[in-house]
Amino acid sequence: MFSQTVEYALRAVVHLADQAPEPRTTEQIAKATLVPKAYLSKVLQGLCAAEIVLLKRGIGGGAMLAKTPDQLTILEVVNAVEPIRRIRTCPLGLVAHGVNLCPLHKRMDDALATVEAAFRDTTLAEILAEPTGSHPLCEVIPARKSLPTT
Amino acid sequence: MFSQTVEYALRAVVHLADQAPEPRTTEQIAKATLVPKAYLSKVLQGLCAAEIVLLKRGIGGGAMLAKTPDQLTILEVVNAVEPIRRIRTCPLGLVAHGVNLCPLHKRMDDALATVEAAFRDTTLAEILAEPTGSHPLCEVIPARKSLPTT
DNA sequence: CATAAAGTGGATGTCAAGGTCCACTTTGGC
DNA sequence: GCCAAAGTGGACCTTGACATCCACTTTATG
Repeated sequence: MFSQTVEYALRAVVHLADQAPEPRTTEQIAKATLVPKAYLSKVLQGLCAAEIVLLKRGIGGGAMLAKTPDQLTILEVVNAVEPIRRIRTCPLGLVAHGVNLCPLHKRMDDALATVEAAFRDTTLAEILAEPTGSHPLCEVIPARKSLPTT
Repeated sequence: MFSQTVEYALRAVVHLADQAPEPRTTEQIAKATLVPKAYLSKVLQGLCAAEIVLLKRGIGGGAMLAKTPDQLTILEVVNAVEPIRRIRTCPLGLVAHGVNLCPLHKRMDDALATVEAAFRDTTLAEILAEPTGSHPLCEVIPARKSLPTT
């Protein structure tokens, strides 16, 4: 339902939000999010083009969020990578009703709309703040205080 | 978001429901739903394997629904073709929390759950009954009464 | 029982998504 | 100004989704 690339992009962005405003190198993000480094690099380029993240070259460079976590929604990230394609006109191409979707496609689009809305309502900050037992990326929660930075 | 195959399967099933309980040949369905005939044939085989439709060979054969339209939900059709994959365990494969999803994946799964629920709540009969201006498959609504069975 | 109308199964083709590599460029620090 | 740490761009590979084709099987009917 959600592409692998979307999953990767979200992981990366969540990680960046978690570390904000410090920049993180592609390698660091890759390690933390378990995303293949070379591919992550491409994903980050996409996010950079969409002005979700900033990329800086050279020593001390890396990626960082272009906004603060409370100003960035998951929807923006998803749409930057692989936009949610709402059904706006009849997929059969029948011009008959213009924008009037038939009941089938209306329902499919409603489903998309719901997802879109849920994503638009969720900021990165909210994800970080979640009072859940699990830390954002399913990283093991620091068991006793601190543990070696594996 | 929804694969092309899911779209095709739904169109076919809606068409069959619309014509129920008469069988329709692959060719007839293909014409009505604008799905490539050869591919539709494969899709129908999948639906047949999932016992959504019955396929009958030979003269007078074709496809027909295995249930009545009010007993068949879109979810069943979708799941037969390309199951909605809920996120049940951490996509990073970190066993740390077992079934406890982190906030990010929890939200993604919530979105999937919403879609799943919406689809489970919609029967084919409901789609046909919809008091919308548009006929199920965006076919032009019979303008005056009856029109030639193209 | 021959025939034509159907679906079946499998080989094949095409393309985009996901993923990898590497030579190159940029940049901060000594 | 050199070097090492970073990202960049492009070539390339693999796989699965979508799609087509065709020889074959099943079956209703005259």
